[in-house]
Amino acid sequence: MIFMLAKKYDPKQVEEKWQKWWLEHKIYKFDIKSKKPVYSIDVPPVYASAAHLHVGHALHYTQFEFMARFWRMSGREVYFPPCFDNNGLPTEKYVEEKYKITKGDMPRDEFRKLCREEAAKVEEEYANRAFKGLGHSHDWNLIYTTIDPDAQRISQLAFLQLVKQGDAYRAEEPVLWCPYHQTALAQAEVENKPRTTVLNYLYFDLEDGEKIEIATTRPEFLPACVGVFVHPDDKRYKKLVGKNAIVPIFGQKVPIMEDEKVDMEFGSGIVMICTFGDSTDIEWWKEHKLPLKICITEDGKLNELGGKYKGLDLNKAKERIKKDLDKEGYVIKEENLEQEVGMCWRCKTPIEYMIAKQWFVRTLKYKKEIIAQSKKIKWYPSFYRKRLEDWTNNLGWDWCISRQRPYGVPIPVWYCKKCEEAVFAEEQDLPLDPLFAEPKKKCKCGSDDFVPEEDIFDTWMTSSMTPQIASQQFKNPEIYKKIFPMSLRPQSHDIIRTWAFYTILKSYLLYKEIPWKDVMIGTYVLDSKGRGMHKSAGNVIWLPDMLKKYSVDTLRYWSASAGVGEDLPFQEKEMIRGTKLLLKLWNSARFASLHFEEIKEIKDLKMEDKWILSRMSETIKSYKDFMGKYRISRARKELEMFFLHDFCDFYLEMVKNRLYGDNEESKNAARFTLYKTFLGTIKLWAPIVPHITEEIYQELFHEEKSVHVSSLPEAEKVDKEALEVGSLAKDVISLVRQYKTQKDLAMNAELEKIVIESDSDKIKEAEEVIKGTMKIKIIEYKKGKELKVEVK
RNA sequence: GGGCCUGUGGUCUAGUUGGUUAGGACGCAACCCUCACACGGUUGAGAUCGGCGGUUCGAAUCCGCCCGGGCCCACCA
Repeated sequence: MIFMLAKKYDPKQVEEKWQKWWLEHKIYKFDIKSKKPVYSIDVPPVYASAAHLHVGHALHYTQFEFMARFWRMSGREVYFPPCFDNNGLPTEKYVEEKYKITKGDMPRDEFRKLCREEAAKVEEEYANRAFKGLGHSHDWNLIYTTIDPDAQRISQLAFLQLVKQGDAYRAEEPVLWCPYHQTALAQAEVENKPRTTVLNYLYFDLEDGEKIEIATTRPEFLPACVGVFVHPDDKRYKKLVGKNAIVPIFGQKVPIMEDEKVDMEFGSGIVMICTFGDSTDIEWWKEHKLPLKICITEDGKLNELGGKYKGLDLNKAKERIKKDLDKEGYVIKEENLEQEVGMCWRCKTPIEYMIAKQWFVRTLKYKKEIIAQSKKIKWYPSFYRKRLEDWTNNLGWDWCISRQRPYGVPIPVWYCKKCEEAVFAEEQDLPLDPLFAEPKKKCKCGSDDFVPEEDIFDTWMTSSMTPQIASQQFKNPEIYKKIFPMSLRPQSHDIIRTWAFYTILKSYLLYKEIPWKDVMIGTYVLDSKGRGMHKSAGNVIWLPDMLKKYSVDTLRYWSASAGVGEDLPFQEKEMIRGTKLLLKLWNSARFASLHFEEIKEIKDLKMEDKWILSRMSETIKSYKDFMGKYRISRARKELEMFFLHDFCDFYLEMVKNRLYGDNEESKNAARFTLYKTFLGTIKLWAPIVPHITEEIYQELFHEEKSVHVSSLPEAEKVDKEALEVGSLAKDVISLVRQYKTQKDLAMNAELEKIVIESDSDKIKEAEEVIKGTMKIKIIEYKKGKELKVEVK
């Protein structure tokens, strides 16, 4: 029987064909009734703002898609839902930028609608281009988004439970504030970046006419100054303590106090406290019970406390105040200062501190428990667990979960106008938006006059519930029961302190359970010179550009070269290598197809048959071991070495002689081995390059509906003797090839006689295959330490 | 300042329970259009495994110090 494969491989046509076919035939459908053990993936919901896909995005999502395919072919029922994160700040920012508006420019309803519409558009594009276009094996029936009613319900319900058990609370606290987004932020959303700033040395007058010298980087906070501190051991200033200082320009009298947190070495050794210029200010304000003076507005301008500087944004105000200080002789000197400044991780605006009523989830209380939970999870690579532990240990704030933003999951609570008591929504009414609903009962105080909560949840409040949302906690409890905790959380390292942290926290607080068994940290893709890819640097490699030049399988081949948790510079030559590999697969399939035949019984396998089958078994074993540890690049390497350098370079050349010869028994043994080995190879390649393998499988093999629902080959017993002889045969063939190359001969040129010098008699077992492969008539042997070939 | 990762031929890298002629790919050179493949094949050149010490019969692999790259964290105003 002869099978036909086109002479030339046409990836675009093949890829499109199978992508469509997989969807139509629901090849990747999750079957809840299946008896197989489940492998479930807590897929990272894609940000709706990531409209432009670069190769890093593609790799990130393909990296764990390999695992879905691997486990599916390893006898697991794979749960692999596609999902989108269209909730919260990223979407808002995307919409604001696209339409050049800010949240206040339109009614909340309308803005939300716009967000949802834009998100839907991006989702559509992403689904087609990324998930479907890259051949990802999702069950599309399982799709979810983080703004779905079901997601909102899970998020709100979790909140109510946390309130009930005392782990969520509302308090008026200083919070981290983004003046651009005009909302409170969590510590995890603040990034520190270095910058150079100016340290200003100023005079403060004392009541008795004396002067003191203080150093500050933020003179614009003078109106909020409520005190001055010196170190208790600082002899220079001991006499000042208890006196009052007069703030320049603004004129308020503030007490001079002592505190050990003052650094005597820094600046003048005297520091002013403003509520709030930085986080030390907050500590002092609390410890020393100082008055509160907020001098900035929510959008980062000076308020009425700023007097004549009111309405100026902080940078402008700083300039003007400095100028006036200078004019009035308060400035002593300036110094440049390197400092770290906290910025909003989304918009890079320096954060400020505001005071407002916010909702918090307790984290500080549970540090030990979180770390203990993290140890029950397997981290790949393991050292990233330490990052979570360090972060947890260093936490200084409870998790602020309320955001003063319009788009997101609402906080289901109202407040009594009379007594300010919080009244929560009923569980069965969730999800709900308190803006558009009323509490069902009266307040404890008897009043039925309420104000709805206008804030929404931090986006992580919902994202930390993805194991529940993905596995349909309430929509399909049967599934949830079966797959929670999930098998794998793939994610990148930059959100360990958010997504991983909060998910572990919530899972502990709500269920006393780990959310998943494994965490796989994704690869960070750099440009070819090892720099991060940034639009501003102009070094971004866009996915559509690459897909114009190379096939999807090629891109996937490249993606499989990434190590977990490691950086990977994008090298276009890897794409060329991938193209060549696919070509090799195609051409070897064409060769194999010429010789395929149903072989019923094999009496005698030749030495080279046993050798390649043993090498195959070795390869299967290490491939599976590596895949099981998420070491995809190593698995690929093992497979590639086997396929290219044993199977193609040697085995195929070794058996040509037999396949084209007349010895039927020998021919059948070769056909049998070829069939078995090639089928196994195609299957092992299937998770990595699913399109070309499907095409070859469907053309040449007919065991299952699709190669992707077939089973990976099993490793068999390895014939050590065959491995040794095979390796020797390879070496001799290489030496003969070397001779022919040096003599400018073609590889199929005939040789009369060679003498092999070897320390082992085993080489004689390879005589037949060496003769056949290299067209040699006579072989003689000689004892010698080193393997040598002499041509007569 | 603290923590973590990392440094292998021109380039990207495999190899870190110590013992391999240090493996592969891209690039380079020479040869070969052989019945799957010239978008190919064969062969070759090219690495004192960042540096210096130490442990050991033996180190790319373990230890120490130094140098370089990266990431995370940190309230010095």
